[in-house]
Amino acid sequence: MKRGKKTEEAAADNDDGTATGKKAKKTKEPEAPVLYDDPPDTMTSKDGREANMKITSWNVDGLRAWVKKKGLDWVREEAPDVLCLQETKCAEKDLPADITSMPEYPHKYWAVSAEKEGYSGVAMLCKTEPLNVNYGIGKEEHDKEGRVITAEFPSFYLVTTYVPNSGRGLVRLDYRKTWDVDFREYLSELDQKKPLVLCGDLNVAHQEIDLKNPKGNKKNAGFTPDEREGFSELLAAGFTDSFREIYPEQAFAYTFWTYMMNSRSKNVGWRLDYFVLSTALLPALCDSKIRGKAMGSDHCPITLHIVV
Amino acid sequence: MKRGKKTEEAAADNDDGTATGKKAKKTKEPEAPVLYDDPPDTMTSKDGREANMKITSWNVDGLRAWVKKKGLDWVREEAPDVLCLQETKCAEKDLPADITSMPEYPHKYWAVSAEKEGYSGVAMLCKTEPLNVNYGIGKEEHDKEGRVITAEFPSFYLVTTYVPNSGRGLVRLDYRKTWDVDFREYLSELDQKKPLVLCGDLNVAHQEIDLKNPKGNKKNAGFTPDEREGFSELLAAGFTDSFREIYPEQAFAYTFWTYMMNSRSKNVGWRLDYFVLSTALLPALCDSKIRGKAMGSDHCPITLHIVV
DNA sequence: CCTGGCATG
DNA sequence: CATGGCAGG
Repeated sequence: MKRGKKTEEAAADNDDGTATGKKAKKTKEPEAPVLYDDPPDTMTSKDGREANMKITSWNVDGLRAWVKKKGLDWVREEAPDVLCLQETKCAEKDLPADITSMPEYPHKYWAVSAEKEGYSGVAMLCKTEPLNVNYGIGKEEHDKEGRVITAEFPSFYLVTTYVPNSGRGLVRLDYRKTWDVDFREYLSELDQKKPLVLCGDLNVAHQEIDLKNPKGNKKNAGFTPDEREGFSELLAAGFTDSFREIYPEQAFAYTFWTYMMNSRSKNVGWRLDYFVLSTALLPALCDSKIRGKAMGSDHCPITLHIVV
Repeated sequence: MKRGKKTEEAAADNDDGTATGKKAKKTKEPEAPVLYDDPPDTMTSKDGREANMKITSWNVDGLRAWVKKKGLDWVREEAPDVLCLQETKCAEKDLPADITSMPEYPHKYWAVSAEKEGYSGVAMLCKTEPLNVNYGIGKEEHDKEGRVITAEFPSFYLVTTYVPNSGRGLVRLDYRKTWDVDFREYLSELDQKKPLVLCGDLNVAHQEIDLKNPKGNKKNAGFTPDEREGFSELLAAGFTDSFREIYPEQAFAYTFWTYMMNSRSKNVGWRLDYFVLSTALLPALCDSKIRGKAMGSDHCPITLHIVV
């Protein structure tokens, strides 16, 4: 046997890797899963100002299926000022009327993959019209897959992204590394003009605390040293992981669970979705939430409260 | 406009072609659909012998989906001695345990497409073991798609087939014509040894009475002059369409309805599934039934009662 | 284990 | 408008 089948699956599916362990016991005890309960929203900043902007980000894993699964009902409950979606996998002409006609969000922006139909794609829906909106990061090689929308608001930029997955067997890790460099550069330049909020599926769990099974996943997409360092370098460039800022020790807080092996019910997950803030916006931060109960995708939504 | 869109759809989907008519009215009146109610089974032959063999044939359009839709429950009710299935679209290793473990049919035979996975495929399940079983018709070019199983019983051969569809735009009509010739030759040779029963999806509606909209479908797969003549020539070679033999004037009796446009609820269908008998077996024929209420596929099952 | 696309019917 | 296979995750 060249390679254990379980290992293949772990590599393939961002599995927890438990069964891969060399000294795995015959009888695996079904430990009670440690769940995470997001605490109530804090609506004021440290310096006592009231939050006046609510942003939600959700990797919907196929917008059409997500709409069918009543994702928009949850959105209407949550009622964010801006809704950012990733992995829409939908050409503009195929968008369900349920979402294109949503009166709560008169300003809607769609980025789609130019080459592959039904692949990647991000969206931004706004209650108020941004001053400017643009697509991509200004580099040909990165702007063909509908991965970035940037909206300019009076006091900040909002960037939403779906970062390229490094793939099974890390087939696309090299590309990912160039993306990480170029994307960081894009953000740094933007940040020099106005502070920014970056949100979306960054396709990396930063530290061991950010996924259930760090040990088994060091060679898997989303937890390789390269990807983790990429994120560290982003933070070093003057940005902050808002959730970790507020909850520095909170374990078991994930935003993604593979559909396989009942991972979600066992809370075998990854924190892949983030609100990353320019340092200048830290005083404006009120709360960074994980809406772990919202169903409709293999990711859950996250919500940010800020003062703008 | 080169070609009306409706025409494309009719060509594509074996539609009724009504909307294609040049003098189609603006307001299409929703005529009450003429349904067909299969009369009670006749269990004796003309010469007064009791039926002692029951054969059911069903194009299941994907065996796995059909099993999920409880097709086997219907089979257990019907309880034929032999069950013939077409379009199984399933490799032997992927067969659901529900069917492979069925104790009622200890003798099971599977023919699958050698090239394309999940394409074509026929099966035969028998309560009693045939004397011999073989696959294909003995011609390389026709035997790669899992389309024929022949079982030898003491007094007759049972052949089940899934005849090649001529395809949208009749892209495969030429191939179909060579198939028709070679398959007829195969059956004629078999017939010289022992009489035979041929059953399955012959992918042709023989006469205008055999489909709802003959006018609109003369250029569509399943009702071209070539395919119809192919069937006529088969009958001329010494075989009989058992259903038409017993019910010579019965219209609206179909075995297939496209999933599109609610065809089944409107009984806009085609008779594509047949029991064709060697002339020598005509005295043994008791009844040839269409089980139009059985759901689980875009075809319904048909059942033959004979004396063997 | 899910998505969306595709070929096929 | 269904099926199954496929790439992608």
